[in-house]
Amino acid sequence: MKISLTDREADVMQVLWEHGPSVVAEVRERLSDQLAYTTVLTVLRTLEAKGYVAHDEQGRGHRYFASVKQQVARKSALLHLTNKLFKGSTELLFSQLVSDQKLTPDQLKRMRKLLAERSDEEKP
Amino acid sequence: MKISLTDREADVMQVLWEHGPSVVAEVRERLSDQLAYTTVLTVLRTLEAKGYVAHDEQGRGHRYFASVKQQVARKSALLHLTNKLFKGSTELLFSQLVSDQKLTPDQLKRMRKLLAERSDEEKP
DNA sequence: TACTATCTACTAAACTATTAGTAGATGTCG
DNA sequence: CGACATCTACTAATAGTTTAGTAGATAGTA
Repeated sequence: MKISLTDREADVMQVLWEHGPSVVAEVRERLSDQLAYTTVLTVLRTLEAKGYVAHDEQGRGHRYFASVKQQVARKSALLHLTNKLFKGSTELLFSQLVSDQKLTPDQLKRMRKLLAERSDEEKP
Repeated sequence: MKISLTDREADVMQVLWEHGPSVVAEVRERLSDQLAYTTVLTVLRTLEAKGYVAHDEQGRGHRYFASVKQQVARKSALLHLTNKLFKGSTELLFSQLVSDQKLTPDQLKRMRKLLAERSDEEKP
């Protein structure tokens, strides 16, 4: 599934993924930027129109929740970035990631571990 | 440096990075989508206004070239994606990358190698 | 020299993104 | 019950994105 989130939409989705089903006021509180109540509502409604969010009735209001998995959105965004700036090559992106000077030895160690675990799966 | 490219801008930058300084017609030919000459010109002028592209005079026309490095644009885009969808965690992004089922054993092997090389640098 | 092709600069239309206000419904509390 | 708060739906203004047309300059060609 292809998921395309704008910056602000990503902020809101992040809240829903992290905190689960939320009413507008809760989403609003958890956003780092100070937005009007109606602004948050508009973003949620946009997300719902796009099919990334749904809602249940909650008293007089709505309780919104993500209807797409975070993992799927992440994968989709990575694929898009890979195609747009890395000629569709995951390895090229990976290489850029690894060459980042700001990675600590600890991070590198954990990355090696992740890769080793994945590699093991490849040997049945 | 923070670089933010729209999808179409990324397409054009890709041509300039790959083929070097180009006139409008050359950029146009190398784009996979069929766009009007003036459309390509407009994108180039937008990129120039944003400071990502510059041009020299070439006969009666202009020869455009990237004024930012591809590596810098890639890093900037990765940072942005990391912040928006991966809570600012490179490791989280890395993990998503590695868990992608579509990676071939060969790709994994090359990735391990890249990481090993980088790890060596960490041991002085 | 006059015609034609090519090129830039300007304009513009359609669409998306972002933010927020207003109106009207509904529920709560004194 | 009535005032007040809260909520959704609708509207809207502004800015950015994408695409392309038109006008006018310029240079090559018959």
